[in-house]
Amino acid sequence: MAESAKAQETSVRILDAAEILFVEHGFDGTSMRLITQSAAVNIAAVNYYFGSKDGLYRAVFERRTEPFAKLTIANIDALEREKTAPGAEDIVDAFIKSALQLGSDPALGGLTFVKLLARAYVEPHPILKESMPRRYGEVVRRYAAALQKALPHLSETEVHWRFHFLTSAMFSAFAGNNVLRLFMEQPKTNARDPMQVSRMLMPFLVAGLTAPAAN
Amino acid sequence: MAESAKAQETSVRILDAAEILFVEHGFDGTSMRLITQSAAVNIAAVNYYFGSKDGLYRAVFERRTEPFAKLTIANIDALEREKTAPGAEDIVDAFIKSALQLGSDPALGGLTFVKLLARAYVEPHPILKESMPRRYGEVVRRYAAALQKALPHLSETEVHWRFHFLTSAMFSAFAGNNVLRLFMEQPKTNARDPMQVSRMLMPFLVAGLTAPAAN
DNA sequence: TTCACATTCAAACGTATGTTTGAAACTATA
DNA sequence: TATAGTTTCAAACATACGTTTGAATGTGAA
Repeated sequence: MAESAKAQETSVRILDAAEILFVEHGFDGTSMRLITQSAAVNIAAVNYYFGSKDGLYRAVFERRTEPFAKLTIANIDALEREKTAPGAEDIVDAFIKSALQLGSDPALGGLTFVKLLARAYVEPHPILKESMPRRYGEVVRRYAAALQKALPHLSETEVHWRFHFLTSAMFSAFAGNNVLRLFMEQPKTNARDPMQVSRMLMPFLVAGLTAPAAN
Repeated sequence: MAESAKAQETSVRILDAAEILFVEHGFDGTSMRLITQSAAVNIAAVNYYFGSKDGLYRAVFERRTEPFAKLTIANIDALEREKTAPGAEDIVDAFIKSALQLGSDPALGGLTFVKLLARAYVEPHPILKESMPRRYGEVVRRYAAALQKALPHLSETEVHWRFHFLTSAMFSAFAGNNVLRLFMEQPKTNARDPMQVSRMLMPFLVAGLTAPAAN
């Protein structure tokens, strides 16, 4: 057992560097040498602390996963404590607020982790297929259940679909993976301020959720 | 000049195999050997026909880009020919119809190309940064302009944001990159039928677009 | 059939990858 | 200061990567 300050510093530097590089270049596009150079540590340090590149990937997520889950659950808890029958707007607000808190707090991972999550949707790694649902399953269930109560005119299936749309739009917007940037030279939506993003998001998502059922 | 049937067959087999593999494993995660084995061609064939792996990536997109752009433009043209003042619902319908046509027509790339586009949002390759906006800029401008007319109560910026949300949700849904799948063991939204997806999408997107302005 | 060209192929190219090694340097306890 | 355990380091490991080569094969026109 060491846990010396210096040892922690090394493994944390690796995690910080890897988190950023995985966002920028993806898992396969990020080499061990790039990570260790960026973190200013010897290349063997990754295997020493995390066993393998896969192990590092897992560790990068595990560091952020629990705090973010706790945050979102705390927000829905607080909402349901304050209001007996929260509406769709309240629930969206609690959900967006969670992402906003995460994005603005570097201690939780900040925007980097939001982007990493957004990338993980599309670029799945076997390592995440089991660990993420285990921890975030509860989060989804809680918000989906609250939405179902607030939107009794919708079937369970339709509520899940709308929650899916909501999550896609929200993470994509916060992560700055501007879909339009791929299609336009100078998109008008390049504001990076998360508060501005959430201000634009709210009316869109609330209206979308509360819309009449399909058909 | 050869353009023999066999030569075409080889380069097309490579394109078909690469398109699928790039969706599954991304650009960096897909090796030349995997592509050529999957296409049942010699490994040197990729460099012979496309110059390099980058050249192949470009070719995979170039084959699909133009037909899809033509399709979406044709749909907005038809709409504006039929209706003098199309509403948000009409415009969303035309946009979704384009993705639906693309997704259901293997000759246009089918769902595979939809997924490839969805992946390209998050995993940008320098090669796409210039070619995509050049061809899709017009598409975005046309739909954004039509939406602006239909939603005069919204600022230009807000229209662009909402179009961005719309596009994120739509592509994510069609591509089947189920965000909730990363978070739940058995999401209730695993229907893969694009028609069913668009039925769920429509009311959500139309309501979101027509919502009152922020603040 | 001949010939010029297009296409295929097995093999090798140099480089980059993730990982391992074993010794050196450091740290904390006695 | 001596010693045991932790951490760092340069170097090398085997393997995989994208690419190139040069000969073999196939193809269509003269």
